[in-house]
Amino acid sequence: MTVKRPKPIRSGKGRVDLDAAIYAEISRAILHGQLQAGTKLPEHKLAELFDVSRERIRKVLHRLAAERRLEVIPNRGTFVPRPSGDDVRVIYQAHRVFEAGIIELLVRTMDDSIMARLDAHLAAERDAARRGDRAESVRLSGAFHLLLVDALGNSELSRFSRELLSRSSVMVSVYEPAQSSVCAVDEHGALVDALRQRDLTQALALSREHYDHIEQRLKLDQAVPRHQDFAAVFRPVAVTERRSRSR
Amino acid sequence: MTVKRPKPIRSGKGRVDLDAAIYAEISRAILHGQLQAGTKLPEHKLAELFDVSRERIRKVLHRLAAERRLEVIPNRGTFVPRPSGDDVRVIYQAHRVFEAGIIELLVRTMDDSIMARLDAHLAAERDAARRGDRAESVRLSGAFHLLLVDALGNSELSRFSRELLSRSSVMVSVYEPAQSSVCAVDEHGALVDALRQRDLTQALALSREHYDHIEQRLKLDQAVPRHQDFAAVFRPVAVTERRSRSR
DNA sequence: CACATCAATAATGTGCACATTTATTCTTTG
DNA sequence: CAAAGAATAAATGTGCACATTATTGATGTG
Repeated sequence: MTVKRPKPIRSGKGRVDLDAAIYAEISRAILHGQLQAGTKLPEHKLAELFDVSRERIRKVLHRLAAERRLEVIPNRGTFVPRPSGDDVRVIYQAHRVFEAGIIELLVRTMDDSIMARLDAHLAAERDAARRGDRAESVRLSGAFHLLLVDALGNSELSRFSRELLSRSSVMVSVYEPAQSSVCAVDEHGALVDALRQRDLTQALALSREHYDHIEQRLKLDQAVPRHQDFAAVFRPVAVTERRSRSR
Repeated sequence: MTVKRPKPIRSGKGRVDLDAAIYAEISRAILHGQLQAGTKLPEHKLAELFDVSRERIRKVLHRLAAERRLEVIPNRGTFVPRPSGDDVRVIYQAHRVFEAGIIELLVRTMDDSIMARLDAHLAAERDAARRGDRAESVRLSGAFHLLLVDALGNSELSRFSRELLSRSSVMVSVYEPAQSSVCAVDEHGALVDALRQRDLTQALALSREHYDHIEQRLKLDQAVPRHQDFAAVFRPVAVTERRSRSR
């Protein structure tokens, strides 16, 4: 009955957005390859960074772990997964199988509006490549495959595609040599051409070979992951309210 | 040396298994269609049922929600999802797209050992159908599609396949009339035949039509979900230790 | 000096108390 | 009597204290 605690901040509604914002921020950092594989994400440090309680961070980290974006080792902590050679094989095979299914449907159901979006995206990719903007090229290269699946308008397929892309992004940042481009724009262009002609066999082959190329390149050099100061890669989350700083 | 820790009573290792056991038990109940759509799963009741703390239940429920197996409505509770007609469309399209990709790879990489397992499974399905064991038929029918994806030996693909199956299981238990069989064994047999002959076009068509049939049948009758006493469907989880009953 | 042991420290895991929100019942009033 | 509102009850959300486990560093021993 007696109030022991100083008055807590009210309005529990903003908290949901807070969870989502932190989740999105960490996801973004992983997807953009800003978090090196093997990096530990200590709950206390993250709580301080985002200025929230540790339990809130815990919840987000465990959710990311359930989606295989992070790895929780009991009593040890949460880490950015350090993909093994076998992980690379599994993820890229999943990419190939998955995109094969997408292409099989796209070839049958595609319309002009989808093709227009793909063409526009190819133009953006070529532009980034011409400017030599590697970060943007990497981002657009992944976005190309998301564009394919999003064209189907199926939230389940889009969600799984994003999980896969999130995992392969870490692999790229680990293994990929810095100077090479991730996805050759030409290969994306050829795939779009095959789709336009509704050539299933050709489109399947191109997609398969495309992922083969990426996987092959990854396995060429085995970079050694270093330790990392992760604090610099996170951007402040936009929240309506902050946690009280009572200590 | 003085004993600093007076009570090394419980090992922390059992807790992980406990989480997994509860997670598996709720997952099983959903997959087997024992939990009616719309059923609320109150944290306090579940905690009492499994004889664990409420926070432990919360963690499991939120994990299941992250996988879309359950639905958490903030400040309201956790529910077995009540799929809309649009959800049915999305899930079964995902099934079709996904299995198309699997088939495209299976046709190229399948070997005798895989075919033998598929044949054995078909025999089991026919046997269950002959015996009129509907529950077993439903279970085997779902297991058939898992067998296809598991044949690829890819954990990512298997995981996603199970998530999809979990969601469609709820839909079947909601919409499906009790007397009809879920998957015609004949359709599974025809698909296996096409795989054996490595006939990609035929296998793709059969798989697609198969899911079309299931989805079509679901939409025929719109059953009204009733409330349910969920306690009866859970089996006790096998744990090495129980929580103290101090009250 | 290498190595094992053990204390000290830091990080993760968990139950609990309490706040907050939602649902229900009861009361009041036009 | 019905409907609105207030009081009550019940369920979910959250921060915190403390237990447990891992890591680090110190220390002694062969």
